[in-house]
Amino acid sequence: MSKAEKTRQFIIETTAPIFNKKGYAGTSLNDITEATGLTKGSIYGNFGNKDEVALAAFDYNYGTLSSAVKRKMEDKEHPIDKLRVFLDVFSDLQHVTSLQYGCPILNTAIEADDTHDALRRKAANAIDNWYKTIGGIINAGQDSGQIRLGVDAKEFAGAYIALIEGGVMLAKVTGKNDGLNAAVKQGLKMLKEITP
Amino acid sequence: MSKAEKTRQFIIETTAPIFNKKGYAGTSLNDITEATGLTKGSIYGNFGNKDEVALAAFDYNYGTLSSAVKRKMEDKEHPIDKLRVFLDVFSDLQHVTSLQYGCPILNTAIEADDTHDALRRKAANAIDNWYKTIGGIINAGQDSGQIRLGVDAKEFAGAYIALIEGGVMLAKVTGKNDGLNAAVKQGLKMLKEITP
DNA sequence: ACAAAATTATACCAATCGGTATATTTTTCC
DNA sequence: GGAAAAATATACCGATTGGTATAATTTTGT
Repeated sequence: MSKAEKTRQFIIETTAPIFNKKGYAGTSLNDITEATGLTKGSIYGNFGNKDEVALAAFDYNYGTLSSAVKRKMEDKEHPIDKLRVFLDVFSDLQHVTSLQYGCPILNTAIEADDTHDALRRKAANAIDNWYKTIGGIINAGQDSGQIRLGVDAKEFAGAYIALIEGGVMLAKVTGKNDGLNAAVKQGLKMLKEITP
Repeated sequence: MSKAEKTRQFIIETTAPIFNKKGYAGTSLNDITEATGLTKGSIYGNFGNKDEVALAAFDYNYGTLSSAVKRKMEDKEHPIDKLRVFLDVFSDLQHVTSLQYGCPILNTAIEADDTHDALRRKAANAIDNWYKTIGGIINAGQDSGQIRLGVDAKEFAGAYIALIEGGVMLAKVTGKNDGLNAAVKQGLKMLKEITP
């Protein structure tokens, strides 16, 4: 990795939590130079503009989150256990670094949906991947007889994701975990209902 | 209503959708003067600062939404039907004016949770009212024997709200209603489960 | 080690930010 | 109708915004 690539990576890693906390519009170039200790010249030597930094920061935040999920899933054999990993990770908000300032998918989706199409598409893509992961697990589980055949994977995924992200919102805005816990409990119930 | 009060109300009503669309940080004084056709002097004659406009705009957005819910609820007799109103209103996102740019509670919660405490508190308060409304309906339903006694009102409310708000996020970021519909369908299932 | 290339820092740009003092106009109330 | 009060417009403020041209420095490959 060249020096420039290291610097680029350093900028992404140090600004990623800032973008997740303050949002795209709320994060200034000054926030970026201050956090990195670099100057504007250096930032713009590695990125074309603020958008590029924000886009890369989202990719980093999302990447960190999805690898945390993936890692925890590797241990699991049973598809229900794999699906439960999402509940485990998100119910532990405060202790997952990439969820420190809320879920980057949720935060980006809400800020960008009507204002920043490039960011919106990235968030939509993350959601799409989430759908596919859940869909894959359910289909495999149905083949192995570990998940009921009547289950509509896409429908399950939509409700499951909505429940989790809504729960994150409740936890962040109230500062308490009651709402998120209730959502997680309902998620567990959903898992029970798809077992044969 | 004096002229000034009318102007104040006019400013709130015309900027409310802008704040809901662009967020607090994303809405500038110029956006406000441009939309209203008024000058800065006039804006600052009616509000102390940008914060006050944003706070009033949130109140207006939330007020509009909650009275739409309230109005649709008045027709209903059965507590389950009352609870279903939330699903009805939110599944009709595109045709509810106050949900045109997403749910103001969700949008404000996500933007403000780590950055703007006054706005965050307003969103948290809206959530609290939502909890109370659901709780009231459930308790009354339990008294009249129309809702199962075993149901934990707070727990139900948390999951129900999370499901709905998560569904809104899915609809807004993907531009399609599949995810929201799946969430609504799961909400209907939740309603069935609390009937005796 | 050294020249070429790439990276980083300095210094600047116009535009916009939120906000204000003051002048002008419009309401309000007698 | 006319004076007092209130609301609105004009013109400005310093600070900050994202961005850039250029100079100084550091990496890189030979």
